[in-house]
Amino acid sequence: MHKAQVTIKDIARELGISPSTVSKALKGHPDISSATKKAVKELVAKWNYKPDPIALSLKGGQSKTIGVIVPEIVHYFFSTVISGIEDLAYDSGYHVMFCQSNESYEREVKAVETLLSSRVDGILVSLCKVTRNFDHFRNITENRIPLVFFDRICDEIETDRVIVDDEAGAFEGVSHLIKSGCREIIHLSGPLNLLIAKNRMDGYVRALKENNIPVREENIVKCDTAEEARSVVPGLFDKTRKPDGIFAVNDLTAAEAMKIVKHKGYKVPDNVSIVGFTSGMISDLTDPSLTSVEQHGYIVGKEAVRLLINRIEGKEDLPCQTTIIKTELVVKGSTRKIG
Amino acid sequence: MHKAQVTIKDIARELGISPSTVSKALKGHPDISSATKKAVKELVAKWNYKPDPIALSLKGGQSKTIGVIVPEIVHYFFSTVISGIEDLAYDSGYHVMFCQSNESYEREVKAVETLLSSRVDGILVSLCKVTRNFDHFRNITENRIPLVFFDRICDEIETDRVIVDDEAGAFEGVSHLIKSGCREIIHLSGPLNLLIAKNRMDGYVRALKENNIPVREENIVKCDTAEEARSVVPGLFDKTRKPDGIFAVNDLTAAEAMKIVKHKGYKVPDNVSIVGFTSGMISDLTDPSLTSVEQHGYIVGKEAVRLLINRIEGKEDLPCQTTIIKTELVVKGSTRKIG
DNA sequence: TACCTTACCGCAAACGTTTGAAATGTTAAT
DNA sequence: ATTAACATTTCAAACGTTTGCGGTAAGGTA
Repeated sequence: MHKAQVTIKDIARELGISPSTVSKALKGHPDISSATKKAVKELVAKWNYKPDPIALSLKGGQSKTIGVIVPEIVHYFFSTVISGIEDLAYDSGYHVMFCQSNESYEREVKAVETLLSSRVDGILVSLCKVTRNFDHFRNITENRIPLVFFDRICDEIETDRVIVDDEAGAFEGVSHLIKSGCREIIHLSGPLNLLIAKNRMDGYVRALKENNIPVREENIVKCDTAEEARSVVPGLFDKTRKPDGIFAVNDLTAAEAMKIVKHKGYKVPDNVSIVGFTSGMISDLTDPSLTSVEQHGYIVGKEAVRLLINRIEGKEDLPCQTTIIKTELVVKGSTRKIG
Repeated sequence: MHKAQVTIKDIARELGISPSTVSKALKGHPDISSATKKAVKELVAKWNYKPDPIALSLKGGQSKTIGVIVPEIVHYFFSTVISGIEDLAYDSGYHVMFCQSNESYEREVKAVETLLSSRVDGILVSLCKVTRNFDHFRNITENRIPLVFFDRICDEIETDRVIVDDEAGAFEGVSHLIKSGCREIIHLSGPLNLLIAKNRMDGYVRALKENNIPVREENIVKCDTAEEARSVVPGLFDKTRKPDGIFAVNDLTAAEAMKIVKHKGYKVPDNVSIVGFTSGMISDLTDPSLTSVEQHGYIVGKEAVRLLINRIEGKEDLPCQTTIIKTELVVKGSTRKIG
């Protein structure tokens, strides 16, 4: 093997035929005699010829690559989504190119540029927390590149979307707290410019209302990281009204809150019950293990890819659609048994 | 914008010049008059022309893409490595294509095929646990594609490598346990066909020996997942000889072991001290937080990319080199204070 | 006038592949 | 013998870009 890659020309030269004959033979074109086809296929197998995807792309105008922008790969939810994306994309003959925005608006913009200049056939995005201007995404749609948002979606741009049923999931989680006896439930919330954060809060509020529990402003606290929990949670237990339940916008925050609560001397779940959101690896690490709302990230990823590829290969212009993935409450040790 | 992408031809047609002139103008070729250069650059800016990377690749024979194969993205260590890979790769003008082997040999082989047929310029690999045949990697080097192993390396193939100083890290972790008073230390080990597992065990053994503590066969147990911990760890405390320390091959196993130990009624760190390996997010979630050996995954990723790109762009054929990243013991709450 | 510079620009080939059209060769029907 | 019909193969253009070389016009020199 002195040469990097075998090309169709090498095959042609060896067989004393033209490159186009080789190409057609490989495609089973009816013009080509079966003798020639056989000879070509044998040599192709022997020399392990593989068509150059770059030349294919140049010709076909498609890169067979999809771009993905996620906030941070280290988060369990996003890594499961990525697994789903990967699996279906590769099975469908597409490659995947990842970019992390690292929760930074500038990096998100740069990621869009990178992906666009890579000529990806479509883009999958989950917004970063601080994004409030969406021009970089309009840039994508103006270039007629299909775009699908998942989880942290943008409702200012008309695209396909895949979301988790955050409102229902939150409702179910908080309802479970209520059924188990909690009456003073704290909600550790995300930034409300993110729809997922708003929807989870809405589910929290609805669960309280449907159970005739007053919704108190001071029980809804912006707190969606472990660091924030360390500065915010201790204060919540210094008032006269003692919380007996916590519903956190994600597992990491819930886990940190649990540690703080325990160190304050409360028993989990007996004095304070806790429900998180995501139900990943983290929920088994806490002690007790964390009751949490499973988001089915793998399915989210697969569905997002399915929509995107449909759009990429779609002949007709369907109206944009939004797929809602059902959540599932996974009850573990951080909430009391319901008698 | 009726057209998907502006090409150099569009620019040329609009300006009434030839495509080659446009190309040269953009490259600052001395043949081109400054007036033409100016006109071209203005229109390029106005129309937001970006050269097509696919055409560039066809011409230049390079895809400016590197492939990465990791066992599982969900593991904190690997996601930090990927962050490092991404950051440096993009800064160096390379794209990144990920494949997960999911700890499956077949998927690892398939990932290599995928990457090779994508004509990546180089490949970064961390082996999956069960791989014992390395022919698919030989395939890479035979095609003259640079290959760099990181963390879970393969010593049967001559390549650049980036490893963590597992032996020294383990030595330091176990020494810390000993200094804090532990004498009966369990090692929860990985599969010994992985060098990292063997090296960590070697560090454990050396620490015991240098402190004149007998090394007992029965104290070294294959156990590197949470599931395995649940079936293995309880048995370790049913003997007459009670362990007072645990050194686990990774944080996940350490965290699960901690839960089990606590539920058996032991205090951590007072009765049993625990040291993990990786020191990621997990180490802050356990209660108490987990003393662990930091692996600096981000640096591992950057270094691996640096070596790979050097090799891709390298004029001369340097001998293969192995970079060793120093570990760092991060002392938290699962071990007793020393002194 | 004849020749040479200089400055600028376009042509064409190349990268690997596909594909409709054209060319070649063969056979059979007129 | 001419031609139609067919089978098989090759040609050439195209995708977007780069680049060595050739070309042209303007001006300068002898």
